[in-house]
Amino acid sequence: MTLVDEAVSISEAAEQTGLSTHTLRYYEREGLMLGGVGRASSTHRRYTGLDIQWVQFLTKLRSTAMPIARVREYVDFVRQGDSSFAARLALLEAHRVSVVAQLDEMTNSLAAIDFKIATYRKGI
Amino acid sequence: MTLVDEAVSISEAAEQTGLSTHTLRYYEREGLMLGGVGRASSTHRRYTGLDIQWVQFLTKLRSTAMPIARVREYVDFVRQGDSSFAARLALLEAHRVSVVAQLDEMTNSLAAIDFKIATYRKGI
DNA sequence: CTAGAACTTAGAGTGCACTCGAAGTCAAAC
DNA sequence: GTTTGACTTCGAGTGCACTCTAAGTTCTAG
Repeated sequence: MTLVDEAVSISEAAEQTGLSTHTLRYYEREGLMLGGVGRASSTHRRYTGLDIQWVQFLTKLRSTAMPIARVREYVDFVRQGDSSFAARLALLEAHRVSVVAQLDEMTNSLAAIDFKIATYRKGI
Repeated sequence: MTLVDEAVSISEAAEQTGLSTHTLRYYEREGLMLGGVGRASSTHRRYTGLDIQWVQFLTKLRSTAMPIARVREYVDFVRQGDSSFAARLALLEAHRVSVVAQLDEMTNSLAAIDFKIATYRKGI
């Protein structure tokens, strides 16, 4: 069993990433896959371990509210090769700032919700 | 200057809450205001301090991804009066669980982003 | 009293990220 | 070799939360 053989079908990729097959195809259509997903002796998609890893990282970007368009920018940088290291770093660092701000806002909101919960607990 | 006089126009309410006047009207239309916003000697809205406070809490619920429909449920409970304390508490506690999960996921994603940033920093 | 800004409503439009449907193709099991 | 279920593409549809438009009304400053 070679590494190539380990590439999996779209349904298995869906299972491994927690996304639907619809979403995986949508991401590919939107140009979010790094190198283009391979096809097995046919038209059917085969996701390699690297593809899966990328989708998992992409999911982390999405779960921190990076818009699809920004992800695509990042992907475009990756495709440009090593010359885009600085650009990729800058993009991720800018996003990091936004994530920290979101964490801050959410923590702040959680405190307000907890305060309200506490008042209800006292009131019962 | 009485408390009633301190009720403010929609544009001032927008400024104080960080929402647009459009959004404030939309929230009212969707039944998200606790008691119905008062009108000043006319058709024009007047937001009281309590209205503003509620909008600020509502904004915290929204910023933690509570859907509009869930906020409306909460509002309906408030309108039902004291008998709904337990229901409100349950709703907020359930939401709290989701907020903590979101914080957890986001923290997790931040770590992955930081790891990637670190690899870029090393690579330059 | 009047001009202009701010307000009103109802309904339509927008943007994002999926999500689904239809019609056809392919592959693994028997 | 045929059946059955997974796969393909492309385009349309959905859901959510705003966001805007249009046409008309009201407040406020001068």
